Amino acid sequence: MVRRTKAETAQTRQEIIAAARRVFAEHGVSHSSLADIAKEAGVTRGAIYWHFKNKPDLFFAMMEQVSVPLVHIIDENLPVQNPGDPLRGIQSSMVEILRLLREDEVARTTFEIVNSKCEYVNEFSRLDSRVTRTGCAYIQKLTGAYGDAHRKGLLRPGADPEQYALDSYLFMKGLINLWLADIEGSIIRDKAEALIESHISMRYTSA
Amino acid sequence: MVRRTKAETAQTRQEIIAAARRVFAEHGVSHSSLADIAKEAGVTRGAIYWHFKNKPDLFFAMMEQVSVPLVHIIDENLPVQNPGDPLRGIQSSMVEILRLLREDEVARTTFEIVNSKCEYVNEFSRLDSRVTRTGCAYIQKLTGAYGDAHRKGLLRPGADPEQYALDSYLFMKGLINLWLADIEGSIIRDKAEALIESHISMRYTSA
DNA sequence: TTATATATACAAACGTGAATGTATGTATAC
DNA sequence: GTATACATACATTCACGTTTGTATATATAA
Repeated sequence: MVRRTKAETAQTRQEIIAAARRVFAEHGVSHSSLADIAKEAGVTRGAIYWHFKNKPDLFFAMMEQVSVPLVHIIDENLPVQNPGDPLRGIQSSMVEILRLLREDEVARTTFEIVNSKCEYVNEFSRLDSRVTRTGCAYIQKLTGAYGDAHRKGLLRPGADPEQYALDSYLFMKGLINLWLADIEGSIIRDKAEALIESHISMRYTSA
Repeated sequence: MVRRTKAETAQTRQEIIAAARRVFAEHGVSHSSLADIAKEAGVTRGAIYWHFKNKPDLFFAMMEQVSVPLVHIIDENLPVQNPGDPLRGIQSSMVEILRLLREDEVARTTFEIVNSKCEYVNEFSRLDSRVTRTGCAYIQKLTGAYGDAHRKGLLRPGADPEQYALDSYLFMKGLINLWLADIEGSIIRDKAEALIESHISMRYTSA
């Protein structure tokens, strides 16, 4: 059976991407052969080479599906939420990112792969600049929110919005990493929200 | 020439490890063949297979050399330094870790490999628990120092030493990651120390 | 509307290089 | 003399990219 309808073709492509994600997550990107992925997807390598140029091409197609919701979460929470208290907007952006990891298996698996199942070399170095760029955008938005909070007199005296933003970014970066690695859930998975609360309240001018 | 003296044998082993570190850092662990490493070290694969069982074995031998100085730095700074002000001890432990990354090329390269040039799958999953264990020890020591600071009345009211410790650990984890990825130095390499200062002073009871 | 040509969406087979592990050879320190 | 510290040679497997085959969806013409 060949030459499916357009809808079936699109579905085949999706199944290949989904299979790649599962195989990448289990064996790592460079230890996953296209034959493994094809078998998982129930097709042959011919189908993969029809839809994608090679493994890096398939990898980046897989990545493409998850960068959008993350940016969406940040933009939804940081500026609009709690116009009176930007710090709570920052906090909710953090909580929502964790919720995404918890509830969206595709997003979580993709983060796991990016985080510890792929090597940033050769063609995959491009991924590095992608992640960096997304990170810088988050820092910018955090800086804006902290600047707002500063003007409203919410922050401790002597606070520098840009340094606070970087501190929060690094905190979040570390939190995501540890959350993903913490399979048992023993270290921080149940304490994560309290940790965020603590991280934010530290910034208020003393009550 | 074969059957060198014991000193020469030990040196050969060291050169293989050093070569592996350079090749791993450039091409990633799984894209580095033992032939590449042998060529870089000026030996043949025979020498590698004599000293090491296989690639994972060589990898963990390479890792072994750098875990010691990191733990040393933490133990040196956290408890003893500034007995009157534990917060400054925490701060100096952070600064010293960054100094290690800056000045010790072996340590820096190893961190780079662990951070973004290897995949945590199959045999290499063991590395994960190693890193986690070291991290947990750091958290414990940070908790102790923050508890000390709390008893001395240095912390903000309502501060929880364990949460502060986790916050600092995540901050440091993120900072190391970004510091290593920040090759241009444009993002945080020159702001790192100021960032640490900001991170610490945030914790003091309001001045 | 139907017949036909063509591009599509794969499956299957092929050839190649690379990496691995092992087996063997060998000169030398002890 | 013998175990050591490698170099060399060998066999095998694996993954990749390409080529070829082919059934069918779809466009086009009549």
